[in-house]
Amino acid sequence: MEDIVRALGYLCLGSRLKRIGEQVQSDTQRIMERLDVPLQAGQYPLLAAIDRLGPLSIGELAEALAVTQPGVTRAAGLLAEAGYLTARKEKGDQRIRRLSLTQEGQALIDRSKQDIWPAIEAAVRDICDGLDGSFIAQLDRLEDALQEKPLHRRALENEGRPS
Amino acid sequence: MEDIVRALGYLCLGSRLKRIGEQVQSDTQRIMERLDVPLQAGQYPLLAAIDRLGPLSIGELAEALAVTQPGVTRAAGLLAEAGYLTARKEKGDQRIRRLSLTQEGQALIDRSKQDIWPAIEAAVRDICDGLDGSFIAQLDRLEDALQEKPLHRRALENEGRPS
DNA sequence: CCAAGTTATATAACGCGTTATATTTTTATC
DNA sequence: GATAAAAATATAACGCGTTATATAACTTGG
Repeated sequence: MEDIVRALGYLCLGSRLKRIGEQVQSDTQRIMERLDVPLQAGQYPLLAAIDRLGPLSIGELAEALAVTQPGVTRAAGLLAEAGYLTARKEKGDQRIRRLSLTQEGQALIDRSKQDIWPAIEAAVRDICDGLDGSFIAQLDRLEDALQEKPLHRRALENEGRPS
Repeated sequence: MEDIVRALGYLCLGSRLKRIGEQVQSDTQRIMERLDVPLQAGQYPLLAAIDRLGPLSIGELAEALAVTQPGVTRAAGLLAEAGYLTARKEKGDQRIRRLSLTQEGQALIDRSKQDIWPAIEAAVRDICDGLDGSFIAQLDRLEDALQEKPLHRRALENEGRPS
C-alpha cells in the first residue's frame, strides 16, 4: 500500500519528521535495553546537558534543550525520583531549583560515555553517513534504511568492533 | 545558551527529528488557522489518504499512514464526530468499518487542494529547497531557517502570488 | 457444525510534548 | 517599605503517538 505521508512530500513534512523521530527513538530504546540502561531514550539529553554545562536550573535546561519549561519540570522530577538528579534551592534566589547529577547519575553518564553513546552514535552514523541529495530524498532513504535494518541491528553487528 | 540536542548530533537524532517535526506542525497549524481550516494539521494525512485511495478501513489507513491502528481509530473517531468522515460496516465482513468522506469532508478537501495545500507546500518548499550537504547539516540549516522566518510568515508573504 | 484460532477494531493506560494558568519569590516603584 | 509587576517553577488539561489487551466477527479443521 502506498505510503501517503511520504507521497504527500512537502505537505506532510511535520508528520513525517515526527514519525521518523519516533522510529529512531524506539530503535535507540532497544539498544539501551540491550545494554541495560535504565532510562528512556528521551531522558539522555537532559542528563547530558547537565554533564556538559554543569548544574542548571529548570529554565536553563528548557532553553538548552529547546523544549518548554513544564516538560523539563516533569522530566527532571522523574529523573530525581529515579535517583539520577537532585535539586537544591539556589542560595540568594529561592525560586530557582538547581539540578545536579547525583553520584549515581554521574556514574551512569560515565558508563554512557564509554560504552553506550558510542554504540548509539555508530549505529546512527552508519545509517546517516551514506545519505545525499535533497532533503526529501534523504528522508526517503533514511526511512528505507531504518526499515531494512533498524538501528538496534546495526548496533548489534557493530559490537566488539569499536571505531 | 548552547543547544544541547544539536550539539550532541547523531546521539540525539530521534529527539531532534521529533522536535523539528513538532515545530513544522505548529507553524503549519498557524497557516491553517489563518485560512480558517477547522482541523489539526495532523488530521490532514488521514483525509488525504481517503481522498487519494478511496474509502479505506481502519487497518488500511494505519498501513497507508504507517501509524498504529489505535491511533487511527481515535483520529477517525474525531473526524467522524466533526462531520468529515462516515463509517459503515462492510457488507460481507462486519468487522470492517470502511471510512468515507462526507460531503462536508469532500468539500474541505476540494478547498484544500485549491487554496490550502498549495500555500503550505510553497512555504515548506521555500524552506527546504535551498538545503544541501550532509543530513545533519541540512537539519541545522532547516532549524535555523525555521527560527529566522517561520513557515507561517513565509506563507503570508507568498499570498497573492501563487506559483 | 462447532471449538479453536485468526483478524479487525476498540479500549485502557501511558509517554512526552504542548498551552494555559496558579503559586511563590524577587524586583521595582512610589 | 507596601504594593504592583516580573520571573521561576508547578500544576492541570490536552494532543497525539505508543503498547497491551479486550471484544466481536470471521475462518478453519476435526
